[in-house]
Amino acid sequence: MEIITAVRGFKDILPPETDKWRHIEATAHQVFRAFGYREIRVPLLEKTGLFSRGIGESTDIVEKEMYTFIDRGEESLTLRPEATASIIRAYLEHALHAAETVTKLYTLGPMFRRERPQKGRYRQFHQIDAEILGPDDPRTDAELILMLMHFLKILGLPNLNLEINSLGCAECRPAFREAILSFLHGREEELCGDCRRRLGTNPLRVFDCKVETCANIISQAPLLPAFLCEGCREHFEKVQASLRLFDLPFHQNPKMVRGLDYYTRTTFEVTTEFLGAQNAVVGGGRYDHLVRDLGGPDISGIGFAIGFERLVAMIPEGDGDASPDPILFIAALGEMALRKAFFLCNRLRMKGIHVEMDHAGRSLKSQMKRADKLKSVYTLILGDREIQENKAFLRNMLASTQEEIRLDSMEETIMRIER
RNA sequence: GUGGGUGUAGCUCAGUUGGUUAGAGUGCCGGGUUGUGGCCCCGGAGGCCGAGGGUUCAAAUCCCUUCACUCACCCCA
Repeated sequence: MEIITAVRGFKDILPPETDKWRHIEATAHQVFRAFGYREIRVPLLEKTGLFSRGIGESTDIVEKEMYTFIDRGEESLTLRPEATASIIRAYLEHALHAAETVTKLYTLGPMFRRERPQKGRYRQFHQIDAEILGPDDPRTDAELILMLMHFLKILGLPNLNLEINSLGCAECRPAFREAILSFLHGREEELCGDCRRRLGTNPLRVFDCKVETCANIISQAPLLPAFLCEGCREHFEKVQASLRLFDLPFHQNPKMVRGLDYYTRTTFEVTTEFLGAQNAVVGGGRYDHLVRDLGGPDISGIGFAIGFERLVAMIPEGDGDASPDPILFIAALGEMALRKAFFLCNRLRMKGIHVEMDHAGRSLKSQMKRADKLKSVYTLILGDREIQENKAFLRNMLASTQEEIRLDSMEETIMRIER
């Protein structure tokens, strides 16, 4: 019979990989809490409308990459492709905005997009997501970015680039959009097929094109900063000024546009050369009207999403939780010894000590081999013979020495050794 | 959705111009010591050569289909 395999694009995360995951999660909890964020856990499944309204009808995510299905022939539901929309939904549904003027939330967990899998990108992937809802002053932006970079630094990630930009607001962005359109007008023939399509959907994304001719053309185009209104320019300046207070290198990248419709003003991205084509580790930005667009008051927000798998891929091997090597392995010889060993082994475990044994009644040699393989610090050698005499041998596996110990005080001896 | 690459033992991979019972390393199990690990030596188990079809006296090898994995594109964290 054939085994049933995981769904395409869905991955098992096995040990010891899970140690890394726990390490990253623990670090996130610790760092984010210090910056005053509280954890929120939102459902993986939402009404489809939440995302089409939040992310934007014409984005690729909504158009072709969502895991959407009709629930019992009634309602269209979608596995969340990102967390921000859900967080804002919960923020509004529970009227958190009425309870406080600043809400700092984070969450971590799986997201779903129905794309062709490739390196660092699966259909179920994971993100760490943080949002600040309420204030729109530039120090908020700087604080969020600062926390993000601090988090990445603590994880020890190498060669990261922080790029920031301002996309302007409803006042100034349309003018820029028009400028780009008129700049490209008449040159459609020179652009690649994708870019011609982009002209109709999101002309700003021509900046992202990797085709050389497109890149050449767009390099002559006017840039966004020149079109920022006074308010946006000032905001952006202040964000940068706040960042400069810290030892935190960043690059202003006027060509960085983002894929989601809701971003306004500050946007940022953290990239690395380590990950092939999937070079972005984090993306984020300000969304001044998303809360309003989702039916709430006109409250602004800013947030980021970290690609968990990409983080994992960059963390050095062995940089995780302490390895689960046992303190003690009990090698038992004989039926009586096996029974005694089983009892001792589990009693010590209940006291929090990691003890292993083998129940199969193998030779001492093979049990020693197993103890060695498990990297057990000590091995207790316990045969029927020793039980008669109320003793056992405690072997130090590193020093290759062993001593005789009394069996009835064995638990105390082990407890003492363990410290 | 589009294009390229790869599918042989648990894992990493050999396998000549098609030619006997398909190999290595590693891992696993056992032995070399009446009850003592690592190093070393010996033995064993483990493969429908991704699946289906075709060509041929003969297919892991050639052809077609399909599936999976993988890299890239679109897009995105």
